[in-house]
Amino acid sequence: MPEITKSYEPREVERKWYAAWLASGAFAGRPARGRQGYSIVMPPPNVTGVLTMGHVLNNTIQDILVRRARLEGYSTVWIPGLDHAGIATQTVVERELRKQKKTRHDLGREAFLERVWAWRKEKGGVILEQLRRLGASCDWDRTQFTMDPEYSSAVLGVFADLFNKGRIYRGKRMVNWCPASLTALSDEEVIMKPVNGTLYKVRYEVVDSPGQFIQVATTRPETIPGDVALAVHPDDPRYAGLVGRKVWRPLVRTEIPVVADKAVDPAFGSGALKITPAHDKVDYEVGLRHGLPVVEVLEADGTMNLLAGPGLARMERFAARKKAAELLKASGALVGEEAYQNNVGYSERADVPIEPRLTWQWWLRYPKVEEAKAVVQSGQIRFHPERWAKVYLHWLENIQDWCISRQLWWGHRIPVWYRKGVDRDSLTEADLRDPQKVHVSAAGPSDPEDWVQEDDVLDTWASSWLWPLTTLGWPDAARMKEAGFDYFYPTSTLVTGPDIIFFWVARMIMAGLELSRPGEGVDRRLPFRDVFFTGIIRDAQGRKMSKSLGNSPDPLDLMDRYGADGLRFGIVSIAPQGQDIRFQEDRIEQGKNFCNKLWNACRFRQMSGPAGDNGSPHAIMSRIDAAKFDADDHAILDRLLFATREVDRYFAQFEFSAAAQALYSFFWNDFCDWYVEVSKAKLQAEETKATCLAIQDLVLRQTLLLLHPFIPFITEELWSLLGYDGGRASIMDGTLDNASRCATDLGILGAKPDQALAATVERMKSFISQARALKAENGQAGRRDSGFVLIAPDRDWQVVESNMAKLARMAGASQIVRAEKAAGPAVVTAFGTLHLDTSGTADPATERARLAKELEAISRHIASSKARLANEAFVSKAPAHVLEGARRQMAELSAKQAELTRLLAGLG
RNA sequence: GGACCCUUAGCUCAGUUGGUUAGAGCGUUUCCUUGACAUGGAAAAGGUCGCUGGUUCGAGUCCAGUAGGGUCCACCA
Repeated sequence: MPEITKSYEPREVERKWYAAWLASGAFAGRPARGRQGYSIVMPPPNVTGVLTMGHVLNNTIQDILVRRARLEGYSTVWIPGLDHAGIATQTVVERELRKQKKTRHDLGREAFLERVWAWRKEKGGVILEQLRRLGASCDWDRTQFTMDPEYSSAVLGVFADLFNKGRIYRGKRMVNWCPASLTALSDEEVIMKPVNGTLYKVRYEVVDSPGQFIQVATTRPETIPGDVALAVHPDDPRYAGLVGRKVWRPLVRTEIPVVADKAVDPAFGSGALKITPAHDKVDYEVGLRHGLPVVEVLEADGTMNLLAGPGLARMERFAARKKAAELLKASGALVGEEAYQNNVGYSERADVPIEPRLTWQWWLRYPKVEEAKAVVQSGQIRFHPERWAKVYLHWLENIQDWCISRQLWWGHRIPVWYRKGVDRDSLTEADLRDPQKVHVSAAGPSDPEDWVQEDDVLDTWASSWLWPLTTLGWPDAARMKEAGFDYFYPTSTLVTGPDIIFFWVARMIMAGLELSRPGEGVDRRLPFRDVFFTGIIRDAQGRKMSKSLGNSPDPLDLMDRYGADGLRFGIVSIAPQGQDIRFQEDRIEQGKNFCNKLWNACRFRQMSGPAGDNGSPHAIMSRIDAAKFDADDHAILDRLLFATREVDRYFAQFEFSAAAQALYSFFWNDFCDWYVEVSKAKLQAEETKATCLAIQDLVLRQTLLLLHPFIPFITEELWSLLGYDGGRASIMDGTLDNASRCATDLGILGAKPDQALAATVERMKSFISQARALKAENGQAGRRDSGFVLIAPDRDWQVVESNMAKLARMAGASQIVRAEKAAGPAVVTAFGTLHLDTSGTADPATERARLAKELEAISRHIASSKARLANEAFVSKAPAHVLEGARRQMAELSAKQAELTRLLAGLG
């Protein structure tokens, strides 16, 4: 067996094992008869993406779930992939083109798409390579891309299916238009931002009553040339006589009517509203109700057109706003302006204000909305933390049809063909469903020369909503069989961020319910059973991490410096369920330090004695002689079972950081700080050595299994170095038993931890702690040969005596002797009064102060204890165990108080 | 306007159905290179749990209110 080095060097270990895992096919997900399946689909990162801390957290958690399930005996699969990310990717390639002073139109659709594919091949998807570095145990052979031929065919097939079901239609409506990307966006892709602007007060002169004006307020004076009316509330007495009359539009001067509409809030401003149906959603609806014309004054790219009048035409919209204000001022129509903050919708991707714009688009009436609500309400799909269910349900309650078409080239081109010569914009709903005029299918028409295909592509989310289905081969029967659809669907757990509940989670649920297994029970059609929402990672100041702020650390750099395991352990341990995470690099360092601690504890084991048969837990147990157990042996096994049970529970509750911390504290405090230290004395004695080593092996073996999901590389390396593989290749072939199974196994061996004996270890720990403190206060902290005198009753002395070697070593004492009385600095311990031999060097004043301080604390505690016990209500109402505990504590405190008083008196 | 979250040690955070003296990591102070580990060990200082009231024998924990910070949804020009 190779010797374990002094410090852990992750780099080579990580590289070696990841290659070995890939070579052995350890991550391959295969249906296995007689075993339960466990499946996760990775939220596909954008093909343009690079690894961020968010990805690290998200994918580490998925890996933890999959690796744990694997150790628990499930047949697991974790399916990775990439999202083609329509706008994001197209933007990247267009930016490259712009450097060559070209636009996509210079290339044409086909050449441009070739260009995008070339980019994808050359630079896309680096993130998947980066995830390998992190240790992600994905089944890479199953990697999917949303533009793969099979995937595309599924997407188009679903479009045709939903079209045939009447759920998809084409309609001219107000949409969120992005003047930078030149496409429609869904409501979810619009971010409302408060913007400091100006509220302009403009007066419109009444045509038949010169000198009389109606004043309106607007933030967008450049749209005045598109005004087709003014509107007032029908019950507003101020304007009662004006409804039906005409006013002069102050820019591109013409007569427009005054209409009455309940959409107007009479309490806001002057109570009159300008109506610009082409450029405002509410105005459009008012226009429809009153049969008003639509006058577009803005082009798709956000510039003014000729209808805006000679003063504004061809200007960019924000410049036009200023110009319009100047023109109004010059004509006297502008009667005031004030600073004003209002909320403006911004394009999520391009970060420019969107324009409401009337265009033809494809829409989806969401399927299975009610069922999607029901499965979450009933708990058939469980959200963790649960509160996100409320957000989800609220969105579904108010759901609007989904605009699924995008005026882009990169994406799934909508599988609709119009018969040549047919004017698509004059098609009625009935025409749309007439196969003579419109063809809809994934394969396309058999006589393509007679048809013209729709130009638009689908919203990216209209492909990724099929992810859990299509990654498992759906809808192709042969591919489903190969991918194990029957076995792995529904998938087990989805791990994602709450920011895409609407974009992705809700839509996947609806898609799964509608498409997966029509006619079967709900629980067969769900895409997943649990959804775990991670927090958002913020910087130390609490800001979101973003490229533009440059406040996001590079995960690859962190892995270089702390190891992938250190990064994984660190990030998980600071990510409590449901809260945003404030990133602090020292926590990653802590992860690295923990790995080093684990490494060195195993090194100590290796140096302490030859390896016995470590091939299986039973082999290790057969080396244990339970008859030779002392309290520490009982205690460490008891703590091991406790930690195992805690981790079991935390996993059931999706509390990964709590699980990591439980393991951290068990391993560092219970095992390293105590058991390893007491082992040093036990290993000196031949009769206890073999059992002690076997217990170490048992604990380390189980600890490695428990930790493997969090820190896979180092646990694999140590598993191999210490020979726990029993001739098998990998820790992944090991079995992680749950706590009750472990307890049973120990019981069979006659090594069931004795709780009472384990409890004496707690007393020994505090005894040692007090002894060390006593030394530190008397300037002996560094000494290994202090002398102690203990005044103890027989029962307690027996405990000390039978653990003497360990206790003396731990206390740094040459000896602890028993006496009837003693002098010198002292402390009242659970085993009696312990005096430190200072050979008269101690300062009585310091000693007196210390004892007095302790006595005061004890007395305060006694007072509150006493008050409680004197309270009749407490005595009669508190449960028995609480009462019992309080009384026992009172007795202990009183004894200690008496002893402290005695010691103080002895000092004079 | 509606919904949700947070406020506990200098910092970042745990604290599970209410129950003995509220914890961790980092930071700080003092000490220690003893044969697993200085990426380490030992000891110590440090908190009226945002505030006010209520329920209870008992509240960091439950309820009501309030202040501050944050997120999402909907938006009136």
